[in-house]
Amino acid sequence: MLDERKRLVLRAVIDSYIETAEPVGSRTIARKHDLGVSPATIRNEMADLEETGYLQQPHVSAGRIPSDKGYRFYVDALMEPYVFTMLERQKVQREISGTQLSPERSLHEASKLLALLTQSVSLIVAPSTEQLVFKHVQLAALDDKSILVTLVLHPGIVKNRLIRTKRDYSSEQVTDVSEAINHKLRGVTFRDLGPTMFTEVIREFGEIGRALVELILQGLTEDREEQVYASGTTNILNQPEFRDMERAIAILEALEQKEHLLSLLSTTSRPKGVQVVIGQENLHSAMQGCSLVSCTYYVGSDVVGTLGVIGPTRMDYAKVVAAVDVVAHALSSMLTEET
Amino acid sequence: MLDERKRLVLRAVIDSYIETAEPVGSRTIARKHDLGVSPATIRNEMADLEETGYLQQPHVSAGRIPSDKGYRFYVDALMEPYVFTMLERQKVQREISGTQLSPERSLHEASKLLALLTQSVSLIVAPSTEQLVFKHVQLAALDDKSILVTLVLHPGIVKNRLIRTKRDYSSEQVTDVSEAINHKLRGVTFRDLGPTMFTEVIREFGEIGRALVELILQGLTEDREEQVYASGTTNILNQPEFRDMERAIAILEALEQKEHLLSLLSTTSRPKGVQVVIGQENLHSAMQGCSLVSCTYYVGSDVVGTLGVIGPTRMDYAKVVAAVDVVAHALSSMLTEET
DNA sequence: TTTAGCACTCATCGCATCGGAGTGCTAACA
DNA sequence: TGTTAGCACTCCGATGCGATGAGTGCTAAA
Repeated sequence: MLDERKRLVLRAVIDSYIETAEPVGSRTIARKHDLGVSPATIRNEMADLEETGYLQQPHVSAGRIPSDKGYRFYVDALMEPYVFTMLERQKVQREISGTQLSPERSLHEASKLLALLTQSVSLIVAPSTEQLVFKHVQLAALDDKSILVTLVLHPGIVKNRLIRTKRDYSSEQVTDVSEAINHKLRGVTFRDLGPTMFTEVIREFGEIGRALVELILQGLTEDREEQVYASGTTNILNQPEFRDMERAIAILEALEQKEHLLSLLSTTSRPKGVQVVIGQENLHSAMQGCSLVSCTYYVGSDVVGTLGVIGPTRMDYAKVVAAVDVVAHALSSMLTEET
Repeated sequence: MLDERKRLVLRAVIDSYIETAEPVGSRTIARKHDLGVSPATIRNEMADLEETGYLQQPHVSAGRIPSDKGYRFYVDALMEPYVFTMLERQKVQREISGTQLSPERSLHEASKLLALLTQSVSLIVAPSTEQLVFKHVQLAALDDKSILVTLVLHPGIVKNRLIRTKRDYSSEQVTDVSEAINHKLRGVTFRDLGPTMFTEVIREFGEIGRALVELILQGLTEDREEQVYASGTTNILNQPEFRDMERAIAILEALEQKEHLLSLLSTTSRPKGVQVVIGQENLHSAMQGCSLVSCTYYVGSDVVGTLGVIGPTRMDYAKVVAAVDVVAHALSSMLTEET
């Protein structure tokens, strides 16, 4: 592996590059970080680091910039973790839990806050309906043509679907069945929903029961698009790497493809804790030169969604990782407390 | 006013500038639009047009570009209206009315479609709750702490609010009052809602009635932010006038301020038909060099919202005006049919 | 092993040059 | 009187070039 001094040099290079976005030379490092050796020595080390693939050179007479491999090592082993003060944490918590916001609004706020903290693009995937626990299920016949399905899911998320149907059952029937279904479903998640419920309801209410249960299922299938909140997309334009219009357009367009983002974030959602995907490692082609820092969030002890930050590979990983972590925690505890 | 030939020249200049985004010279016009006169004559006319303020010159040896006044005249009197074919209209109608979409989804689709048609930023202000007719009002007690308020408004728009309250009335009471209120409100708009209803409900149900009515009113006060749909924001970056990063950032940030957009669009909503606001005439400072084309849309014969397009002053007004008109009509008829 | 010195490489900047597009003016023309 | 050809003039933008300077790799000495 890398000896101590190489690590110091690598860290210095990356720290400096993250800060300035300029290729960094041996002289700069010798001056700023006091390693007690001369620029020439550092040059040698940097040449080695380049050979082993941690650094690279835009052109022969420029300084070095980190490679993806360099960033990887930096994130995994080198960087100095950023810690938010207790005060800042509390502030985040307060902003998100805010004054009686609906969970959806809270997600939105969280997303905006994360964008603000990181000066990057933040993404939040809303809790997937499938993983949430039913709190209340209700069908109501509005008139001869339409039935309103209302689902209230555990942390206070409300879903509706207004369904058109030539109704051939009475308003009272609908209410009754609704009541029964509500009792069956309360406290269950969609995923855990075995065929038992179906058969029970059908046994009790016959064809109507079946029809209405199917309406509820319809109410659950939701359009993927609305599940991603993105904030701070313009922040990315302030990054020097996107001064070039072509790239800026490419990435902004990629960010509008919410399905892409969704798949990006949901495939990442397996492991615990904050995850970092760097550069080419995984991302969409338009996201050349970007990294993704993501983390899952919870209701109780169940993973229900993912949030993350997208920025240039040259992002302040320490700070972004910390911010993602803090916001994920705040969001989780907000959703969890919200009984 | 302007004589015939001046009009022709002005139109030629603006048409050409809209197409190419380059200052246009006398030679170009003489060549492209066959006016039967020499460049020199056109030069004279253009000099006159500049003097009267319809054209301007970026610098002395460049061609002319239209001034705001020029655009104004062009829009009001000069441009050749663009007409969509019946087929295109029907396509728009189909896309919007689509397969059983909720009205909110339809608005979203409409917005995306408008952005696509105009290659600009499109905005849609969602129907303001106040103007819509109640179709169904419902309160439901979920548990000891929360009451769910559900409003269904005329074209099938559903609003919810989950309200936390230490409840001191029974589930049945809530349902009863809810039922009564529903009867009172059905077919009424929020605006027409006199104090009569209050007093009646209170007379009948006393304090509980009052409390619940107030919950409904709470359910109506909605956060402004979510009322604007914007689409195609990145389109604007393809316009040559926004090749400059500073301006691009400025306008994108302005477009993220949804409240601003809202005020922009709602103040415009008075007159009938398509409205065009050009350049400096009205817009936000970051919108220097932009125009807004907007139009109201309807449910039945009631104005319920506004939609519009923002683009550079050098936009294809004919096409944009036509597109806004078509989409507004399609949207209106979709919302109206949706009984 | 470290470091000072040095030759070498390139990107960047400023500057001058030049071509071309377009104008306004004048004078001739219908 | 209105139109047009001709022409001098302006000024943007592209091109080329040399100077500058940051940074390197290599070599030789400590």
